[in-house]
Amino acid sequence: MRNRRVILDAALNVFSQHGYRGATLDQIAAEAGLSKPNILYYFQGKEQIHLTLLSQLMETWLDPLVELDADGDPKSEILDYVQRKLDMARDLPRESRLFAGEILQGAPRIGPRLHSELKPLFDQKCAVIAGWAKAGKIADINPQHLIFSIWATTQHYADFEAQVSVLVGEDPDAHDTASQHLREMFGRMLCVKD
Amino acid sequence: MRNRRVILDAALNVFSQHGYRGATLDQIAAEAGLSKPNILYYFQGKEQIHLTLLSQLMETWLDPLVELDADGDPKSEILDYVQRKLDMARDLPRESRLFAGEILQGAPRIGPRLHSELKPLFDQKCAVIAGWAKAGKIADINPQHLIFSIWATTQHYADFEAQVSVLVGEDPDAHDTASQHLREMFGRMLCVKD
DNA sequence: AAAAATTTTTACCATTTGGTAAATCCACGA
DNA sequence: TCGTGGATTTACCAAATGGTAAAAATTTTT
Repeated sequence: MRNRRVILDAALNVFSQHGYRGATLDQIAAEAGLSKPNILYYFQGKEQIHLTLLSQLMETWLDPLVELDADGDPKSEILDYVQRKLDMARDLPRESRLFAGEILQGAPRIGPRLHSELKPLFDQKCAVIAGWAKAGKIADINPQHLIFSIWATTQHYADFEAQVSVLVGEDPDAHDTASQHLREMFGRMLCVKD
Repeated sequence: MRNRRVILDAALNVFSQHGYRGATLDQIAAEAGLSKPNILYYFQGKEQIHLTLLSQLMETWLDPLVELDADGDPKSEILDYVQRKLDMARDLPRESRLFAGEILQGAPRIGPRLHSELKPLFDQKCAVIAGWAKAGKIADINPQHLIFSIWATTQHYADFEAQVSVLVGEDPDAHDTASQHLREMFGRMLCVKD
């Protein structure tokens, strides 16, 4: 069904902008160009739409981290991961904000999936990074907090866009500037000293 | 009036947890132990309560950056700023989330104050940092994005606490670990090479 | 103690919102 | 052409929600 996708796209607009409770079915319906009951023909209810979006998002969201390859060159693997996350913040800002809003409110709907999907992947990749550190291929940093820092800095550009745009204006190559900055920062972070 | 503070504290709980639209006056009233009309005796409406919170928060929020001293030692000034922001995320997580929620939704209510209060301060401190960089006292980094990175990484621990706690568990000295990590990261970032 | 001012409660109200029932429309095969 | 099944709309509804009017209670002032 094509209308399902239309509805999900409209819902993504509305949910990412107003949050779960702030979004109304009427808004979503208007955005989708459909009537409210027609939307409820395709989805059981508001919560199911939201949950569907979050579920689909989960895969996309984890993908860049999945690609982090234990057998690749440590430093460029991490820097490439940073780049992928930053690109994603640029290309999928609505998704980023939807996710941020959910976590901000205590992950009431996606909490279980953080345990079942995110955590195992996170632990696995932390182990990979810890291995690199132990082998002396990168600096001896805390893998968990390194990943947090990558998430925080990259998603910041999508989630806090309203603030960023006030402070730096509408720079056409803001993305490249940010990319360069993060490359520099995490590059230095990973360099083995001495 | 003492009740004003009670109401604002209750509202901070509710708004930070559910967002503006997700919060109801009934919830705030229950949390404050007052009746709904009684709350509307002290505040003109829901929006005014929210706006009052954001206004008061603005000062607190900008304070750590105000303290960044152009005449101090560059590196320790910045590292101390990171520490102050991180401490604030620990001590005032509700405020951090309230602010994050507002920005996430496009700063519909605090937007003007970002221009009038945050931007001038931001520009001023960017100039200070740029001066340090030009004088060779710290590495030649982009001040704007440095500050963004500091905000993002420190506030991450408050705003995404639901995710962090899933991934690292309930570590009693998680704060110190995070502090150490950020010190390391930004310390390396600022080191003048060669 | 009486009057005045402030605070709190009771009883509402209009609107919004998520959701439903049932009628209607529309393609398409028999 | 008629029927059939999916898609869409019309007309609702009950609950929740932000807010108000006015009375009652309480405190303060005279």
